[in-house]
Amino acid sequence: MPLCRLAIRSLLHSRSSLPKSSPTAPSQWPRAVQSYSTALEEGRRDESPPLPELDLSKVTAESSYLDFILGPKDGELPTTAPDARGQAGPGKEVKQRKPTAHQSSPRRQRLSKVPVRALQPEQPVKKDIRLIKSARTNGQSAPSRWTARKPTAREMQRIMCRRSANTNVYFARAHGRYFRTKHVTVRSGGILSGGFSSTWNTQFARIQRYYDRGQGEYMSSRLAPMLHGDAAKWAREAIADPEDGVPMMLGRLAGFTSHKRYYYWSQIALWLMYNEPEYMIKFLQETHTWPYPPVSCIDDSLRYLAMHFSHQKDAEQLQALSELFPLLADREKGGRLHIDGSFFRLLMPHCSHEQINEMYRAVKVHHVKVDWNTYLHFSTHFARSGHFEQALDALLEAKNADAALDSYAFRSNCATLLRNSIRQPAGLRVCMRIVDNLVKIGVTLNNQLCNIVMLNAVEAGDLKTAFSIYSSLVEHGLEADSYTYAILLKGCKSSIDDADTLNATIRDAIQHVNVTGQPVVATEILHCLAIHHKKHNPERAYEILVEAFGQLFDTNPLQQLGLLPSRAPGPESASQGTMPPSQQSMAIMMAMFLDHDFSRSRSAAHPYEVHRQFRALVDLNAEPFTSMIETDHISNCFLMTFIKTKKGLLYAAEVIKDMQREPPDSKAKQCKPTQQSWSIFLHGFSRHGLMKLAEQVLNYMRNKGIEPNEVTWNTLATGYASAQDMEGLLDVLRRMELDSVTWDEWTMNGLRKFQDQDRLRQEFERRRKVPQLDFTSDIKDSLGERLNTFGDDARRIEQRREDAAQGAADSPSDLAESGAQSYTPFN
DNA sequence: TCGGCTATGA
Repeated sequence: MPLCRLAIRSLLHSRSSLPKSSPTAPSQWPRAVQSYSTALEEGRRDESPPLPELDLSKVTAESSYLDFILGPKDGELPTTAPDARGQAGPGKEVKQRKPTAHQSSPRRQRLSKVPVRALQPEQPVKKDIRLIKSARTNGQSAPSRWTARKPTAREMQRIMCRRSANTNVYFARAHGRYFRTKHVTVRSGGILSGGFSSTWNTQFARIQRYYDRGQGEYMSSRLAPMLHGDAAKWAREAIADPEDGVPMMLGRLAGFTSHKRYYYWSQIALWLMYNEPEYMIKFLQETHTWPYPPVSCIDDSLRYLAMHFSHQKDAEQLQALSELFPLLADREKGGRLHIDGSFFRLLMPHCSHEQINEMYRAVKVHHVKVDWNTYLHFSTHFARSGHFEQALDALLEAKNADAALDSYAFRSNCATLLRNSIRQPAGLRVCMRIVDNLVKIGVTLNNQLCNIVMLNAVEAGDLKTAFSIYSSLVEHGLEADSYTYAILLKGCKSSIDDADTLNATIRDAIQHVNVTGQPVVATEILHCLAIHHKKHNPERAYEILVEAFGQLFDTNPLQQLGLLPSRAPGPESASQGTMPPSQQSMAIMMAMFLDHDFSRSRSAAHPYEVHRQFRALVDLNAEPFTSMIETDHISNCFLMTFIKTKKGLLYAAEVIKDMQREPPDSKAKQCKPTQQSWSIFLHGFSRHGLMKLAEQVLNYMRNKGIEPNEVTWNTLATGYASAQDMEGLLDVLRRMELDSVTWDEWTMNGLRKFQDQDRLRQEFERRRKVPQLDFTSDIKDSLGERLNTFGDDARRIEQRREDAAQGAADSPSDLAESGAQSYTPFN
């Protein structure tokens, strides 16, 4: 009984009882979405006025991002920068702040003296950054550094902060405007204040604004920081003098007391970031001495520089930044850096593995505060670059940093790690070891992770393992999904003779997933049937395939192409598939049809007619045909069919021609002939002994920027060998050597086609006596000499190429031989 | 984070 009948029968009986694949249930949503919706509900319960609605339509190029976020009614927010005149003399601020920090007066009094001030003297002092009281109040005097924590939702309402859409950034109201701050600072001891941070934050927000991506758009402008005149002057002076600039600046800074020094440090830093970011790296490096600049300023600066340089696509500076980071992270007792994930995410693509590794080491050694997501970024990098020990290490760090093991991000990382492990030598064993480690950490293997391990096993050719994972997956109550079956079916292809396994797998797939709604699984079934029956049942293979196809997919496209036998549909056609066929399944059917022996059946369309029809449908923008031209698959199928006969070479040339021109009004982009396409085309000429034309094809493909590969070369060599053209054969072998293509099994078999093996051997002997022919000698030494030795040959090759090229233009005799009158395959 | 179609031969 034909294999597909069995399978398809069971499909018919079980279809109604198939479990419907349920749409994504809310419980399966990523955690972030869940917490977001929880937050929304909390927000609703809150009595406080609702946040302004976000209306994308109101965003225009002119309107400021902040105004948009906050709504115009939220305050008389000027769209222009506040008057620089109004900016308070920052020096005064420091003076005012000082007593506040050290007073132990009651809280109320302290609050009133918070040194964030109105800028215009005529305006009443606003309560600019309202202070949050930390939950933890102890009586200790204020320590000298700031700590930060996120405010609660309620606190956020109170201080009128707004959280930006996608970053841990708050908007604090100050100076009558909203400004971006990295965090609302909560000082240890329960004292809260803007103080130093306020100045920094406000000014930093002005330069940072441009890179603040909310709603996926960059803000239209950034604002110059408003700085103390001296600071800007010094910075300018320092830059103007590359030799003594930095020592001069350092000397000036050193002359101040610590408060003032930090103040000027921050002013210079802001100026540099705005005007000379490249210089800022140097500045950070040079000022990294005890007592260190404030941690939060370093955090901000690093983040700003990373964003700036990545926006400028300045890889060099990004690398410099990555080398600066380990230095800055080492602060002894100067507080730990707190870096968010975006810093590393922006840097990593431009850094070498060593640089990334150094950053990772710095994070670990100097206890830089990072989110567990950051560890996952590192882990992903290590996994992709094949450093599995480190990848696992980073994964472990993430876990220690309280990563949720069942979160999407964590699992995704495990998946990357597992999937990439197969690219290692002995990949499957590496993969299994990683599985062991993950389980030890406490990760539970879910469906997806099992699928990946199965896929790895399949790719390693270990079907036994793949199937045993499958059965234990079922035993453990996990549900095999469409991926699982697609992977298993892919495995079946490597032992396609095993009809029992194939049959059982198809049956299982039909039973457990709705194959009529899963194009990939359906395509895999189709492909398995195609390979199996082509081998074991060649006469009826196409017929069987048509039947299977009809039960899975909509057969209209097949009819449009003229691929269906004209006989009336049988009684079984009651169970027609309705899925629009995928390009892959169409390609399978078309390849199968084209592979069919047509000499017997008169009713079937000629491959050339199918091709014509196909192109016509493409021109009509009919799917799935149109999107099929975006890859070379189907064109290559046609090519392979056409080159079988000498006459078909004309058709093949037509295919190549079609591939090189863009069809009119097509929605899809035509794929140009690839290395593979050209190789097939070349094979067409070489197999029919038309070596001159084959050489032409080689010329043409190279002119189009496609270089031959070992398949192309072997094809050419086999062609010359079959044509008993020793001269040509040796010539190809020499060109292969120049191209550093090594001989393989195909080359050897090709050479056997040359009948006069003795002569060939003699020729090899003769050439072997030339010492430079020795392949094993040091390439560096021999290459130049080899080129000299083959100078004559190289010249002959050139001559031959020219001949071939000329042949294209003015020797139609070869072309006439293939039946062409006006032979212009190339554009 | 996981899955589908194409090339050289006896």
